[in-house]
Amino acid sequence: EKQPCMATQPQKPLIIKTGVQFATKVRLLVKLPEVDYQLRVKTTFDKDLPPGRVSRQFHIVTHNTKVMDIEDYSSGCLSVTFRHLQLKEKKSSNSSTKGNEGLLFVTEELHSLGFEARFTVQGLSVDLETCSLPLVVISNVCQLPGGWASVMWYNLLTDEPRNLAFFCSPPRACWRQLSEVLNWQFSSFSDQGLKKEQLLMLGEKLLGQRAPSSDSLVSWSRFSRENIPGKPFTFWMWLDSILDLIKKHLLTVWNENYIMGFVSKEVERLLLKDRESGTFLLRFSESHLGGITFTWVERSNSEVKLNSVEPYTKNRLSALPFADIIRHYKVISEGVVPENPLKFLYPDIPKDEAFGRLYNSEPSKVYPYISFSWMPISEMRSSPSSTPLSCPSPEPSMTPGEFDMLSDHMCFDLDTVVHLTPHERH
Amino acid sequence: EKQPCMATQPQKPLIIKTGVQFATKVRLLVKLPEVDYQLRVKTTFDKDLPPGRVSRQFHIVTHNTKVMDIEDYSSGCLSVTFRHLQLKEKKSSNSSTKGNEGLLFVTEELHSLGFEARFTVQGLSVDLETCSLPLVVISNVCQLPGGWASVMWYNLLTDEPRNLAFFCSPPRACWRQLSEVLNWQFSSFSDQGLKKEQLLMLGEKLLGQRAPSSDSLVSWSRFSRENIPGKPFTFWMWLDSILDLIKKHLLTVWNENYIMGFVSKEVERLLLKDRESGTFLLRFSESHLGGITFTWVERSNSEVKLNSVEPYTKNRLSALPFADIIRHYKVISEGVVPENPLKFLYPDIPKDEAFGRLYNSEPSKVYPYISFSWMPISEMRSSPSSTPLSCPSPEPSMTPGEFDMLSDHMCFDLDTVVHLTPHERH
DNA sequence: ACAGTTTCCCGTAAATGC
DNA sequence: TGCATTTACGGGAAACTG
Repeated sequence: EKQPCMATQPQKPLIIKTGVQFATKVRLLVKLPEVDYQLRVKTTFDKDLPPGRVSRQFHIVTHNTKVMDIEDYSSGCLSVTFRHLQLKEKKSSNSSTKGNEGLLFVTEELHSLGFEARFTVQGLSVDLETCSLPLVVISNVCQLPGGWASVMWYNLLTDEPRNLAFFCSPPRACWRQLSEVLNWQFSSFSDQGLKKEQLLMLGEKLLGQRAPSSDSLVSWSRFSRENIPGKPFTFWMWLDSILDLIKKHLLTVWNENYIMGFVSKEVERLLLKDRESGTFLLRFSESHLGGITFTWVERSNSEVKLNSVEPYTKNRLSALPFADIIRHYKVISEGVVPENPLKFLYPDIPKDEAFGRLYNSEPSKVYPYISFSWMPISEMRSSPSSTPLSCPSPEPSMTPGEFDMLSDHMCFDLDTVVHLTPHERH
Repeated sequence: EKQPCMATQPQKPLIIKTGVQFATKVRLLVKLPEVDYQLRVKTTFDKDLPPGRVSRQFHIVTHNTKVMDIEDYSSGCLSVTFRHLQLKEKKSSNSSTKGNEGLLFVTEELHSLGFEARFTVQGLSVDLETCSLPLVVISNVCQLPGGWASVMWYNLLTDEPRNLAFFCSPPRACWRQLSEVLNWQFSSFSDQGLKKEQLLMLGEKLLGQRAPSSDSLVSWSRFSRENIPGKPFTFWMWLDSILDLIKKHLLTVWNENYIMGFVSKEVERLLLKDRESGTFLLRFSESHLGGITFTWVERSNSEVKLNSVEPYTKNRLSALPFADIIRHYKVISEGVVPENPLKFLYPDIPKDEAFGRLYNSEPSKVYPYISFSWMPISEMRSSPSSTPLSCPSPEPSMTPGEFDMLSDHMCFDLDTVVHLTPHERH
């Protein structure tokens, strides 16, 4: 006779990578009478799974039994923490056992850790048993975003502790709930969640309609299975790549709420077109994963033009932090003085006032060498009618007059020597 | 009775990393009479090693027996190739068995793979046995340079096939032999070995004397155990970091023989001081691992000044290839026009003539964005008498006599291409 | 405390499988 | 063949260990 008298706490990770250690903890819910024997708990993986439920089978390759300990002496509560557990796939050449084959992604396949123990009192054996919340098993970190999507969707849409078939027919989420979860993705690690305008843009992107209502339904497929129309990635892959970029390269700027980020090109145009020349905003690339760009408005005569720089990805941002790129960015046009076109952060904050505190001003002193840094530049032909991208040699010949002009504009404040520390990896 | 009738060829790798697959091949030297049974070969690791010889013990965690195959039907020659072999350390809590402890680095500890087979003809059993050349076992790629140093020293200084105690008292190398090996390190993967002037600089660095003779002796310790005076790395660590930099970021420039590379600051001054303003040369940093810098001469009035930029390491070179850095490098001084100070590659080759073919001229076309690139810049105060950050001269002073002496010695011939026997390293 | 060494594991690339 | 998934392992960092 089996009794669910133990509990697992949904320990991180809910996503387990094969070959990587994880830990979990089990606690005994009933208080046992004083016992003089050891209560040994055994961990199993996917033990009672009906056949054909999963396409892959795993087993625990590390020690999987451990004796319970008194966790809290006042209550006498027993618990055990398994550390250094590790999973490996069982290679079954027999593919007929693969039930989900072709139907689910591996990140949609739910598994579970089981825990069993038996204790004997006065000749009476009692079997205790419990299991974890559903788990996703991956083999490479590149599958993590997919795994998180599944965990999010599961937590959002069911209270069942163990519905391993959840992704066989995943329910839809209403936009009210989903937007709240998306907001958490940002507010959980930073000072800023998503503003309603940002959420609106995400909702439109996801639902493909102008104004999602609270009750609009988003399918799992739309969220994390099918690609965004015309793009080689799903909505969630795109959003997660941005979360990653923020965490690793944009945290300070994001925390200051300087990244509008999620804004469609239409809205961007509306916002900028009546603004002063040199007004710019920061938004994430919709066409590339994990990219951020700035768009500035340029007014000449009666004409209004918006320019966006090629998005910066993590590789480029590790050469120079984003705030410093904004600080020193120069546009070099034929016959025109190199100039930083970024003057006011939308709506009208002078650039240095906004970003001043975020600049890396410390020069690395590598005596006796002359210190070095990168100047972020773009080159444009001055005539917009010519091919904008057959970018000529980045060092066009200049007349002496142009040099003088350049000189005026590229005059750095030499008392505060700009110096950019090489960005730390990882 | 054991007979050495099998042979191993010293297969790559001579350095084995635990947990990483390697392969090896054994060939039977005697021609066996037609046999109708399988000849099974077993691979062992450090089997007959006298106790106390090594501080670490390893075992093969993968399949270690395999049946011999006919390699060449005309000769009937038998051979077997073991693939996917993998090593793991045996953790012996008993540290008394550790003989070399504290005496040798792990990269100086030599091991060997053994191979055994038994075949029976008409009731007569014959045991066959052989073993590999000495092997170095490492646990992380950061130990590879140390491993290569050991392999080089062993190959250079002994013909014994299996002297596992070699590093208990490693012999010295004479400079003539050693410089040839160093040359191979470069010529084996590139079009350029080391010129005699470059080797001279290395010899001086290694021997700490002005002019090493062919018979000067270099100790193993000097080569790969003790740090270069005042530096936190050994001679070989330094040189290997440069080899790595060339392979990954400088191959085209190195192949063109445009990197003088190994040139002391004293010689650098001699070479540049009488040259036209804007003449520059490329050399490797002596103070940082895996760095390259350029030094240019600047003449104003009667004053000659040499400037060196902070060395570029692999991280920076992955933002922009070196040739493009040279192409676009700008110095920005107060009140002076930003200018590329690099005009002539020493002795007098116009920069673009030398590097033109190596420039990356293709702009990335990321419609509809404005393309972007890095401009490599340095900022200097215009007054050389101000703080050290301005532009100090990296060289110690020398007497005019010394300059002249060296000057005669040190003229690089940029037309001569030295070509030496390639020596495989991987 | 510390230096040498190993372990851990992300992230890219290649291999594998379906 | 193409795509999903796993394997391989370099490289940086943390953990380990005498």
